[in-house]
Amino acid sequence: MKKETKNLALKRLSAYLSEKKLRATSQREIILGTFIDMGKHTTAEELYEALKKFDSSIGHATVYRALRLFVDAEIARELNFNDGSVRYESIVGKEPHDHIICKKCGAMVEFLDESIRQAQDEIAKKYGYALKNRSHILFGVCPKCRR
Amino acid sequence: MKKETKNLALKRLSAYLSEKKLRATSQREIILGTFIDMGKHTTAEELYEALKKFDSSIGHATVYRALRLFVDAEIARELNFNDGSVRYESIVGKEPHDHIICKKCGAMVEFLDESIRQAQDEIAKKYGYALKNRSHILFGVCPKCRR
DNA sequence: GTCTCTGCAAAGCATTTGCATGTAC
DNA sequence: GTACATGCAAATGCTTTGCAGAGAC
Repeated sequence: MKKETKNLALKRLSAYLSEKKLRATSQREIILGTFIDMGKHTTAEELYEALKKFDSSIGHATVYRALRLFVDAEIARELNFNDGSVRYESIVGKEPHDHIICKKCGAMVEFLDESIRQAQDEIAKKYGYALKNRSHILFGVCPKCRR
Repeated sequence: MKKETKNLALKRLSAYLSEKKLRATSQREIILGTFIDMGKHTTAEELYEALKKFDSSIGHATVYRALRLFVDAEIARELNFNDGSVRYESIVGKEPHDHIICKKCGAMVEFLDESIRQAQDEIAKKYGYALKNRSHILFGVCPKCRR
């Protein structure tokens, strides 16, 4: 299942690369594979560290450039949890969703609320905007930390 | 009306300062007054530049520290439009609201949707979180830029 | 007088950029 | 062979911090 996600992501990458006449490099494949393996909400720095473990030759800049590429290719999306660095999450084979995060311990829940999505669509329509991304993050204190 | 907002903000600041046994300094007053005057979605850097115009002695760090103070005092809130720096907005005498922003030109509309607020409350309740902040920003292409 | 606040400059991060070299096509 | 991609190191931009002196209470 993780394997399938990875294949799907790689397929999407190569489709995007050939569509845009960009080059398929081993780095891009390796970075994408590692990114998918890591699970979610990854920092460029965290991904760079993970990559170093089995291919120490991949540079800092390449990781940053690859992540931007993945966003353009609609393989990943940016998340900003206001913790100092941008995080990336794979959107391959995933339901759209939002996040609620504990301000104390960082515990996070993903949720999907259809009524919110619809309201967002209506708002965009009302103001004549073509909706591209939705950044919706709730901050609170989780049950454990409330005790 | 702007005057009243400013007075309200200053009052809230001094209440917070005495509650927390912190000191009322002229810098804090000046920074708050200028912040309110500037209107909304201000960067620390922008505020610093504005301040330099009539009091060149206020330092960088003081502006950053003051803005954090205003957030703690519930005079301002942080906004992250993913444009590289944190923005601050006064919440004194204002309805709660969210933003929809044009990815091309930056045009921005504020909106308030009660159904979204309620859905957020329900989600927080469902997962047992005590809701503290809501970060909800939509990105799209505005009517002008779509033409 | 004490303790906090300020201004300055330096430090700290995350991210981007310039450039020479490498490599996909 | 010709772009485009990469790695490196330097640069950039935002924000924080350490510290000595200034100011509030």
